[in-house]
Amino acid sequence: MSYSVGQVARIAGVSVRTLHHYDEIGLLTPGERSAAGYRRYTEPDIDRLQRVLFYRELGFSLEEIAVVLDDPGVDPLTHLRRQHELLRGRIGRLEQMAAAVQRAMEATRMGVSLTPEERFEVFGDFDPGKHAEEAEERWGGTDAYEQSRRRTARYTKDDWRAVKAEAAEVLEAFAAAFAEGAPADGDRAMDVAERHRAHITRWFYDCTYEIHKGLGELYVADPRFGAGYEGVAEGLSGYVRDAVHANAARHA
Amino acid sequence: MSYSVGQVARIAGVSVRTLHHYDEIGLLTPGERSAAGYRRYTEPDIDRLQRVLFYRELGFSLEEIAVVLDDPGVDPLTHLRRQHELLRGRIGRLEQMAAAVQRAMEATRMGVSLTPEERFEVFGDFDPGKHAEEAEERWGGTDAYEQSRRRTARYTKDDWRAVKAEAAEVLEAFAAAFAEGAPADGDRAMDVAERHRAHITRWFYDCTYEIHKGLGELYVADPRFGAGYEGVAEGLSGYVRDAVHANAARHA
DNA sequence: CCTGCGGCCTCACGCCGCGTGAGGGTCAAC
DNA sequence: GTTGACCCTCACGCGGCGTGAGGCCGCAGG
Repeated sequence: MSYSVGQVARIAGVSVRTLHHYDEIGLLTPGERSAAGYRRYTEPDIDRLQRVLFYRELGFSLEEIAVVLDDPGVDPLTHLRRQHELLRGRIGRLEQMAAAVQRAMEATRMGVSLTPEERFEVFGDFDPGKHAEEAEERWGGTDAYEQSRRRTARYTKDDWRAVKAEAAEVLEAFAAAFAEGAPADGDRAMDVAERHRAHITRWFYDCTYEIHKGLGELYVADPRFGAGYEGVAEGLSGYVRDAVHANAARHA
Repeated sequence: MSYSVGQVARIAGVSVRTLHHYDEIGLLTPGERSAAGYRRYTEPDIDRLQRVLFYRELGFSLEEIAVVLDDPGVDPLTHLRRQHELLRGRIGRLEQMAAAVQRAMEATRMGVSLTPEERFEVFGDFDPGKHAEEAEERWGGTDAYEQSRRRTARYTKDDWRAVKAEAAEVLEAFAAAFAEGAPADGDRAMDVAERHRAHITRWFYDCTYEIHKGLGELYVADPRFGAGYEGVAEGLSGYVRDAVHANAARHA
């Protein structure tokens, strides 16, 4: 009623070497050895192996596995429950990813290009769609601020330099389009507006078209915000607002 | 509009070293370098990185990833579709595992102990519950035979030795119980019958209680099958059949 | 202008989880 | 007693990075 390495390997679908390795590091030591020194695995060993492989499949390191398996107070049912939870977690994560991929497919089909951040949201923030939905549902004011604060807190000086450089690029592009008489609701101005939105989304918070329009209003209404534009050319803030609105309408 | 390693690392949630590594092996070479030799990642690079991480997450080796990404005829949408399929596959697998864990929980709660094979079925045969359901639904005759043939085809000589040794143990246990007058519907005989069933399940096919009862009948009806028992003791095959039936009733 | 500091660079060694021999013993079958 | 399938113990190697060491770039502040 005990099994040789080869048999266990075949049953469990692993290599003999793997079993040797687990023996070496003390993760799974066969209960017995034959007179000739052959490893003999007993039922409890098989049981343990199953658990080892399970946790391994879910990405645990062998050391971590040793810890959870040797943790006393190990009621088998507890293990099963834990495994079930872990699986549900992983499934949830993958479903998120699938949803994100689907959104990406739709976006591609519509010809919308994503910002880097949006692309990597596939991998989730552990705090999945829930937060995103909330942020969409609510009027995003304070939430955007919160998000911006969280993100920028971790920026380095180099990041800030990049932010400024990018912002300057956008500003210049607006100024150029304005100076050359490109219409605010033309493709050129709208493209710059889109770059502007991407810039904000990239570095600060998810800037929806709604929020973007709000910002546009702010530039003409509040001199503290509009100064950057008015300082470059008179009437530029109004031009930007119009371009932003046109761009939002284009993507609606 | 290009990013430094550190920025990309932070955006994508990987280490700088990882990006260096991908550059080293040619998996992701930044589109540009600054005058000072600094890596500068462009938008397409970011795009590629996203895909790299995606496939990595799903367990592909970096070399495999290079192959799928450099495969020409690479329409982005095709990638997304492929990713979606892969995700659905993984989700399916995990759901199977979750289901198996749940069954294991029920089994444990009922006090039934599983055979090694049953335990490792968590990891699936790629051909999930479908086959198992069919096998249950149909009258298992030919199906059991098919399963047995598939399994035994891969047995080694050592396995066969183990099979014989185990069968001999069971036979001896039956003979001993019989000789010592243990009743065929008593715990002792029924336990041996259960071991017999486990033996078959372990090495040949899923032996349900129904099938097991059928086998019991076979032992008394067909001398080719009963000979093994009758050769040890006259009337043993009948004893075995009764024990098997009693054991089946016990588990019903 | 120089100094500091954060970020970048290139080696280069190390760790984990095994794969893959090499060299040799064991044991049932013929 | 020979064959062949299986087992053993070293021991080296590989993939995918982590983790310094030692040094260059470049902006800010004094």
